[in-house]
Amino acid sequence: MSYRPDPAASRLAAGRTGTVIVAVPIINSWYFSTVMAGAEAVCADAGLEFQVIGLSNDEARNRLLDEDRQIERRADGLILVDVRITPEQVASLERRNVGLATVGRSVHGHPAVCIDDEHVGRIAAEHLLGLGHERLAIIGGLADDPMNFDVPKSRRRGFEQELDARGISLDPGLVANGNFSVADGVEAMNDLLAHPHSPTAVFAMSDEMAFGAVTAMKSAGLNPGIDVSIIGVDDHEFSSVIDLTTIRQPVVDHGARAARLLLASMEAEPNAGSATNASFVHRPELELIVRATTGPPNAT
Amino acid sequence: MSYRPDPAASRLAAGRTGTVIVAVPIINSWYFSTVMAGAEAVCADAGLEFQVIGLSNDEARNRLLDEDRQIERRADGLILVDVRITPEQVASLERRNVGLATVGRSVHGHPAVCIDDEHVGRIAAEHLLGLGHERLAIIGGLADDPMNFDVPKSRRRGFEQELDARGISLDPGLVANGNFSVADGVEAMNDLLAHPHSPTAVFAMSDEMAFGAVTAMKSAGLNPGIDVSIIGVDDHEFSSVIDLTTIRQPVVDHGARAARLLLASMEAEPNAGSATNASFVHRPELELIVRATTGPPNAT
DNA sequence: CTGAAAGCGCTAACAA
DNA sequence: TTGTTAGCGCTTTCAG
Repeated sequence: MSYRPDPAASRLAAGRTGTVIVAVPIINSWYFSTVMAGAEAVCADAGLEFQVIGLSNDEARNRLLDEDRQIERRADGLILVDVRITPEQVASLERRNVGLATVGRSVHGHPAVCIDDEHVGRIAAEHLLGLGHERLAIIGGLADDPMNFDVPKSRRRGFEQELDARGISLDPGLVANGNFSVADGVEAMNDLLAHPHSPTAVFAMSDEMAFGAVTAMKSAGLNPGIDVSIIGVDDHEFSSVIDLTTIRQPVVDHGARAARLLLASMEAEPNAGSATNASFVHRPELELIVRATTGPPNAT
Repeated sequence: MSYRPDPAASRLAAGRTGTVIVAVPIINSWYFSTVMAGAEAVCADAGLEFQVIGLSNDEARNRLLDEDRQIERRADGLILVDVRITPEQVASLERRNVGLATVGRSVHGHPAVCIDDEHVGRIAAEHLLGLGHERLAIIGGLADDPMNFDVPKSRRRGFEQELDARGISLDPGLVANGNFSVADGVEAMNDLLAHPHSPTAVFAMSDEMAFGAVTAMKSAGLNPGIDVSIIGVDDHEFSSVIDLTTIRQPVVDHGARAARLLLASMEAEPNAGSATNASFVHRPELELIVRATTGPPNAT
């Protein structure tokens, strides 16, 4: 007959919760909500409850991970998306047998899905250099960093590596801050345009910042891809609409993959103590999508 | 000392779960993820677990609400965002003592947060008519409707009411479909521009569709706010960037308010049987934000 | 291999 | 009032 176990009773008796928690810095942001969507679908398929926690700052993160919070009694597994975690906190989770998977950051001994951010930078640089640009700028630098986000550092490193390889140097004055929002992109681009020797090509570390930058360029009467080239990262839905050249990453898949890896790892070590299995990092494919906002430098 | 009850044990013993579920049609969409963020913050403050379920179609919705699923054992309350629910399903939830609050749709006997969509249409019409436009179009019509979304119908009704009041009629050929995405906005605007007698002003039912429409206009060499006016709805973060005139609705607040109403109603009737309290609908404020994409008709 | 029984850690009802 | 106890409905272990 149609018998369904009571989740509360089975939790109590079995000590397992049948729940996965995903923690993101900001719930209503394109990237994070897209990762969440991917993870939720996988959890729903697996019959697991899917909880979301917004961690706007380090304090909230520590509260979640704090042993007093007893996350092990609320969830079997945790997916951290761009959330920093200390080795002590990782060890604590292991001790408490809470599965862990991460997105955008890797933790030794646990599955991670993260793109190669240096490679992102290299792809961008390679594309722009290949078009003949020599005066390059970056949007998405080292602004206020509440979450210790190190994606920007890696992308910049890759970008500079590629420049170095061709004997071109990056003017530090052409690295504009930006916290990955559209508004930041506008501001950053305005700063770059105000530079005495403004760039012919710009690498924006996210499409959203690129949108802002494109807007700023247009306000300044500049034609993206002709007067100034710009490349973003993500392949946001809106990118194709404004014909933005970008580096696509499969974001829904990040979430889905992390969830699948988490489930597999939880199945594999139902009651292991310390980290026995090796760290395995999954690197989603990156794809350069060339559209209209990049082109050869304008012969001025 | 630092004693913390085991949620599973307390659930089992008390029959309450300390969990709220929010169900949305699409997790990774601007509107829904923004509502979620508001609701999550309130639930986190109240010490409640916050679960998210994506309901991409009616079947998934029915599965969630199906008595077999025993949602009453998984959550104390449910927030439905633009999710249709039948009276039988409402009655079933009441019988099972699951709290219910809705966003974007109202259910008799339960708290709801929903803007007055006819009013949205009226504000848009009033603004455009006030500028002197007479040839008006709508983007966001009656396209495929997997979720029985009736927001578009109400907005259109309000829009037409206002037109009627001024003795102006809406050309049915100038009502373009659109499922609230950027891409749909592009397509819809292209259709409108292809019309033999194209509009001087357009009401897009969401900012995202308006973004697409603006893009299409620019591709056609038209200047928004000068050649053709366009007004959106939402006040999406990107709107200020492209200077889009829009009708702001406080979306984070929709979620926060719905969560607070849910919590209050759950507290009020811890074990009531049928719907005893009256239906109360909260109507968030709407605000016309006039920016650059609307202006008087071009004297051509 | 099948079936009974002993908790899991609470809450709520009850007795003192 | 305060302290005690009987379940809540499973899972798992242990005996048959």
